[in-house]
Amino acid sequence: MVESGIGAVADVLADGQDASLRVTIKDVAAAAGVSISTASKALNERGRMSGETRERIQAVAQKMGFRPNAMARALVGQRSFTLGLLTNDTYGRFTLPIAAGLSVAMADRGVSVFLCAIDDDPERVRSNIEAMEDKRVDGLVVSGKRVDRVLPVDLPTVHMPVVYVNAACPDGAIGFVPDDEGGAYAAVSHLVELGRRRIAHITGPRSFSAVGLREQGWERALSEAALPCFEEALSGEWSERFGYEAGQRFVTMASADRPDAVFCGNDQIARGFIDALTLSGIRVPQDIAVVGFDNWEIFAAATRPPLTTVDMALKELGRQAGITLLDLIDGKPVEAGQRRLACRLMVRESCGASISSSD
Amino acid sequence: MVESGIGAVADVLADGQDASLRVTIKDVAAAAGVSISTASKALNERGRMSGETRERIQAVAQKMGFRPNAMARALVGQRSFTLGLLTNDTYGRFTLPIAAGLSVAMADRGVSVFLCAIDDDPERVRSNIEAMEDKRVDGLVVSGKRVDRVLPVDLPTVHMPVVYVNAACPDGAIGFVPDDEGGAYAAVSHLVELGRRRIAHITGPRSFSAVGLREQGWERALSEAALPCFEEALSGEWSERFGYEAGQRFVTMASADRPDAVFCGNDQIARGFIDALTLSGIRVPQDIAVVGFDNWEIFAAATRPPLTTVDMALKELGRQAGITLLDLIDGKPVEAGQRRLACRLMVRESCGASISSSD
DNA sequence: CTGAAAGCGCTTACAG
DNA sequence: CTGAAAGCGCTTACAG
Repeated sequence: MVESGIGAVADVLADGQDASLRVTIKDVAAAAGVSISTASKALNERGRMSGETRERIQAVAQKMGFRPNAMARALVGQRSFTLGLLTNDTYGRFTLPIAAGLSVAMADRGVSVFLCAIDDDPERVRSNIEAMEDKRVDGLVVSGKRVDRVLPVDLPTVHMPVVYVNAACPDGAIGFVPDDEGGAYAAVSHLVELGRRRIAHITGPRSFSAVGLREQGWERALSEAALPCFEEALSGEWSERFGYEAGQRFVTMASADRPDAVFCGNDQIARGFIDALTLSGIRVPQDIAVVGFDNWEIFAAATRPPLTTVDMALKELGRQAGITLLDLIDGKPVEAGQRRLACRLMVRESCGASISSSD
Repeated sequence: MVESGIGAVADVLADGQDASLRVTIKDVAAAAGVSISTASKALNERGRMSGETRERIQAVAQKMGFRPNAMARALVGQRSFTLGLLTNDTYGRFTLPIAAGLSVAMADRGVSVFLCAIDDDPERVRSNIEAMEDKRVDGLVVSGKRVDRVLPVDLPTVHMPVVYVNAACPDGAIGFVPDDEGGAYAAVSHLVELGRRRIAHITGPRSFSAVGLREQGWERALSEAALPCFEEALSGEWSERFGYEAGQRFVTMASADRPDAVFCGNDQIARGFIDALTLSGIRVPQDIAVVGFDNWEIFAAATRPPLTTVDMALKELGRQAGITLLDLIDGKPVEAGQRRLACRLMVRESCGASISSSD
């Protein structure tokens, strides 16, 4: 470790304003010449009192920079206005947008969220959940990297409401996942509308439920258009490499036998696939149109040409999960089950849509 | 929004264990037949008392599933064992590893971290900081997407210790950034050791301080080896596109005039650069060795051939920042200034090192 | 060795 | 309309 900026011990607290010197409601009450309970009522807009005193007390509090201690409040109110977010996706594709969507929506409602990064070590999961219980969070959102895998979380013992996002949702629980089937349907329908007729599908491992759902969306769009599937869906890894290999396979076909469009199960596959075509002089989208899935910007925008793809609205997923969790905490009735939130087709260039028709 | 799993209202609380029925220290004391203060002392291993009663009380607490209310504890202890993480990088390249490293290290020490996702809207920043003050976090880590940009955080008014990560560090404050110069030096030295002599540099916009530092590392490694710089560093966008264009430029050179190695300012540039070479039949690493910067797995591992690159040890950065913040909170003296944490060279194939020599 | 009291910073009935 | 009292769940001196 290299050090720079040698010298003085850090001056961490400005103006000599020590955290322990923070102004309390007692200070406000004294300064305003009223009792603590009156101050409390004035500040919280409850009880009846002359508007004049209420305003005076509020002005004093404002001037003194009074900020109520949320922990003291929580202690009496039996409500901490905090949430825990448990996630085992430190890889980051899904967690960050979900966490950001959740965090922002919650911040707007005065609730803060604890981030608990857990690898798949059950011991760590256990201790993180205990920490959340000790801190008396009002609820938990559990987020994963696969829609069909549960986290190693022993839920029956958890004393608070839980909502699942992008993870398997146990019976009787509440979960939010992207609508894979609907997103795939939208993508393929878009290709059909653009006049493509021989639409293939290249996707990830069959062990992922998302693979099955996206395949169903592909089939539904084709059958509604009375088009046949172009061969069976090609299943492999979720990787550029697999997309590349799949592309090479099409390259060797007689051009008349080739598909005129390919719906890829994710953006990485689409990227590898397009690279393979480009290397062999097959033009995208002119010869073969391509649509991906994920809208992982860093891939989708960098692909040559830029990739049309399905956006899973992950921020919205996090937002909805948080709002629903708040409802649960408030005791509102919430129906059990898994919600599938709509995806959005992000039209760029690889599908062959002209700018003007890209609704 | 599609709904599935219709029916019963969610059964969110198992075993009828309501949060409000949680066992308190009063319950434990009663069950053990001692006073609350005795129970407290027994549980906290302080004061003197017979080992027998201490163990009995602990056993009772254990059996009842007693978990002390952290908020009550915080209220008296003037210490919440919580931290706030403020970040404006929702794009996610840097935040997630940093957050994960921080969160895990803190969890091991019993402290939990609030995630505050802020776009660059100053109003949101303000309200998030207020929320952290209200919640009485013990300290703040401020994390950004650029080492040379400060967040729009009005720090003089913050009542607690702050540490900066991957963001500009104001005078007198404490910050952690990756050692860009050292990482670049390691990368280029590695190329030199592998026998490369004409080593070029393609990098991002000069407005980034990281660009200047990485360039200095390149120059130092070359000058120590008594090698000249291969032309001036080529500066452009942090994008695949720019890397690709730079690659095309080298392609048109007479092969004798070309560099035999290129150090790229980030992995995206390296990726685009390699793609351009490959398309023109120039072999990597045989003809031109390539090293990147970032170790963004999703690029580095998918590049053909897999990319040798500099890892910035972001998790470690988050971990160190957290530990230092804890020291600050504990009142330990901490030197002001910015720390540059060592980077680590991740050797794959694009540099031409044989597996065995990839230390 | 053990317990009664005070207090952390707030809110909420309940009397005046 | 206002304030004294009790209490949220703990810990920490301070007496016994």
